[in-house]
Amino acid sequence: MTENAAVEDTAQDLALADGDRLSLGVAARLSRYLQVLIQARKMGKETISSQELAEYTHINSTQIRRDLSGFGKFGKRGVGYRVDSLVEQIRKILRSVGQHNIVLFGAGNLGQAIASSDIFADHGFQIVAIFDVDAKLVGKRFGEVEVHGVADLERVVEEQDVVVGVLAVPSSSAQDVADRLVGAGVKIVFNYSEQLLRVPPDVTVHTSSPAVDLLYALYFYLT
Amino acid sequence: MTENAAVEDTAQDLALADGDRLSLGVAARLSRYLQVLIQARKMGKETISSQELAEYTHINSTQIRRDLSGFGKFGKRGVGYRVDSLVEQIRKILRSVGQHNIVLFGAGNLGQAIASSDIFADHGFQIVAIFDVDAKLVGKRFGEVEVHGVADLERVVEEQDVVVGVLAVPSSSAQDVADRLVGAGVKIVFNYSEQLLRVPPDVTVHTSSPAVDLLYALYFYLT
DNA sequence: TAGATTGTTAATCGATTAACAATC
DNA sequence: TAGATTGTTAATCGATTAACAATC
Repeated sequence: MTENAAVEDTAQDLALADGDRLSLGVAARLSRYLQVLIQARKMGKETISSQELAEYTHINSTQIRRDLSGFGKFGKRGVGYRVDSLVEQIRKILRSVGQHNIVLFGAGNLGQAIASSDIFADHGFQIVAIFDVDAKLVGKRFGEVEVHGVADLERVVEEQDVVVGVLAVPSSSAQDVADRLVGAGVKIVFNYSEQLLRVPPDVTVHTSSPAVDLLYALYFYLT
Repeated sequence: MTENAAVEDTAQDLALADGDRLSLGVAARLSRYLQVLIQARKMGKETISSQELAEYTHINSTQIRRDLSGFGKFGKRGVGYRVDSLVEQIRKILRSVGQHNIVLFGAGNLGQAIASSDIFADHGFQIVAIFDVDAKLVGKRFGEVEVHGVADLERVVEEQDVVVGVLAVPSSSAQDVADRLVGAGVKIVFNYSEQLLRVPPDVTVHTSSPAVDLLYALYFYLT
């Protein structure tokens, strides 16, 4: 009995423990399931099978069932998973229940496209302000959000408890803007430029790289 | 001798064989090294160590040296890797030497931002045409590229040997445009909308998902 | 020479997959 | 009942890491 219990206490089970972080891989995969689930919910889908999730995420269906069953019995045999409740469960696991305030820097074409879209709002990220150095843009609204002058940055970040800053500026000014965001207290920088950014160790940079994703896809097409 | 040879013929070595595909993981990591290297080259950097690459990619430095040494001895002990030659080596491995023609669908804010940036050109992807359903936009130029009417799509894809289509359109029209691209012969669809796309099995969809990347980064910030 | 960094080994850990009983 | 799909096992494979000799 005791022996069995010990043997069965695998890494999978450890993911359940409150004090433990998910592994990088599990967290990344859960995030992708969530993306598909939220979109499926929008389309009015009520249940989804691990096989369907596999088609959209390119993750093996056994892997998906395994990931999910590590946290509870969310599915119904012969039926699949309820989209609604699975969204909630994964949100709980990823601690992304509720809203997170973010700021957007850069109100050019890219900034406007981001502000006008649902891509962040659908996942619980609310853009509380756009910043731009161009005084002509200050006061304008894109989507629901107003463009502020750079002088407001520190105040907004503090008052609205902003942890994430999104950079939609040219490569040439990306480092300066990142420094400013970090100075204001932002801990996660999402970089849409190509610039390699230097930040303190307690700050995370994520650089968007569509061309890299394409290279990768192309390799498997060519071979 | 024979025994040793067999034992040493590991998965790592197999990556070298001409006929064999890279594993998904290796191809993904090589693509990321390439992204950093190209940017480092732009900044005038001549050599780079595995440690520096690790800082920018969040990939363990031993893993990087291991990945690279599987294909040859590219580095110099005590010095690092020459940025120039490593770019060329990885391009050879990923078979991304030379140019690839791509088309962009959608000339709104996002499409304009993409067309005006270097993000694709820097990695050897040339945007040969932008398409839009809005007749008022046809004939305009963004970056170096002209906006075409949708009627030209099939001809351009065939004449310019286009394999990749980038979708910068609203979710509501994404599936229709994807169908049209696939019909014209495109094999890789890069989807900037949130729409889940259905495509034939020989076509690959890659959906950009900044919010998912943020969720993931935020999880590790919160824990 | 002294310091730095690669290339490689060896050990561990997590991911992947097929298969199938359980059960809706 | 019959069909579908989960939850789980067991086996394999690839990723990860520390450590260090080789060598620039």
